[in-house]
Amino acid sequence: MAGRGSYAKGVAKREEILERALEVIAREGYRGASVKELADAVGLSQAGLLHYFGSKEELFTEILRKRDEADVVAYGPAEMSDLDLAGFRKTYVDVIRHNSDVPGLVQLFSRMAVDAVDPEHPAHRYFLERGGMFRAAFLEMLRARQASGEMTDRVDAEVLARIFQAVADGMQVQWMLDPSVDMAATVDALFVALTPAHAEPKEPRVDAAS
Amino acid sequence: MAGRGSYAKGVAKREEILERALEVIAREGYRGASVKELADAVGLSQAGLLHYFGSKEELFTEILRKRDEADVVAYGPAEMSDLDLAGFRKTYVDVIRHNSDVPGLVQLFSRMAVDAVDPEHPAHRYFLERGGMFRAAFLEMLRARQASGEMTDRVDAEVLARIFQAVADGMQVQWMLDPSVDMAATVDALFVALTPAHAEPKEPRVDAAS
DNA sequence: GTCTATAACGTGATAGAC
DNA sequence: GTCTATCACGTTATAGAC
Repeated sequence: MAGRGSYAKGVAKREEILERALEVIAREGYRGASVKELADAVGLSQAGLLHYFGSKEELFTEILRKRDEADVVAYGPAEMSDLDLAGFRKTYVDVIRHNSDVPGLVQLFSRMAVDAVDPEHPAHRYFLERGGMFRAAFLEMLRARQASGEMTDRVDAEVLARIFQAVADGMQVQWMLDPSVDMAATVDALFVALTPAHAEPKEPRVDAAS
Repeated sequence: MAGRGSYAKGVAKREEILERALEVIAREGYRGASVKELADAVGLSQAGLLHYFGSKEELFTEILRKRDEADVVAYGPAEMSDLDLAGFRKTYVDVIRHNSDVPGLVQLFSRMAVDAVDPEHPAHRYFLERGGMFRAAFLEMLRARQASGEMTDRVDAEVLARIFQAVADGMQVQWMLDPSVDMAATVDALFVALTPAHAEPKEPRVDAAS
């Protein structure tokens, strides 16, 4: 695992920087943050910080990766493997609800998603892969639930997965624009809206949430 | 209508600039465009362009407004007033399909939407108002269709309207990241997915579209 | 109303000392 | 590995001539 001593230490420092950056952005927000700002926040000079990451864009891409990692740790691989509809749904909505507590990260994510549209952007691959994994996780669950009749089968599961992804991303923007909007409740409502009328007849009706 | 001659002319010139800017961005794309770039494209100096719009941000906000105006002209107030589900749906999906032909505008819109999250941003109000109008148009239609049984009533119409908006915005990002994604088909599928099973039994099933 | 010229600034990146 | 110092650049905005 460890190469030369200095190598392992450098990696550890990188991780430490990313964790600290995550905290800072989550707490203090991301307002088009510059490398300098972030360097100050993590207690390094601008040059010192860029020593570990080749460029600004790569640095912020790594921050997003680290954040995903932290979310997996916090909410478990449950989201990935829980094929029970109620369990999957609850875990997923919990993750989204948690996002309300870290506006800076939501802002960073949304901003980067738009920037990374350029195929040359260092985060381009990250977003392609992340989107693919997001939809793969949903796909598995959706197929099983379509088979059991708990999810509409009027639309192919692949398309439904894209819709879930779009709602998650789109609701983040709506929430940032107007923080009184309840992202989690709206995403939760999507599960209800896609449940066939004959399934789970006890499901309460969802009313306006914002 | 016309005040002093110079005033009316100034307004006319403004409109001309915006129309030209719209063409240029639609055709040549928007890659974080600077005022200078756009000034060159519309045949003015940077200072000349900023003479008509106070600042860069106000300029781009006006471009978005002009674009909405052009869309209303092209697709009519039909979208707003057509309470027939099939008609509304077709018009709306046509607008989205048209977006595939103007990637630069989609990019500008998405970028601005994230920037405008800041309450101080000149486009903040624009996005609040536009979102409100979008949802108001859907709300009217959704309520009518819920009453007629053509749209699920398991979720409140206001929440459904937010979901439609989120899917439109979110699919734009997915499409920009991977242009092989079919935004229009996915949005269209959302209408199908939210149709109760007992309504319109002839509706064909929607398969993977990307 | 439109231009040229430039101010004033912030940025990311790099060179080089330690 | 980390710093200081600085470079080289692009940006928006503005002043002032015409």
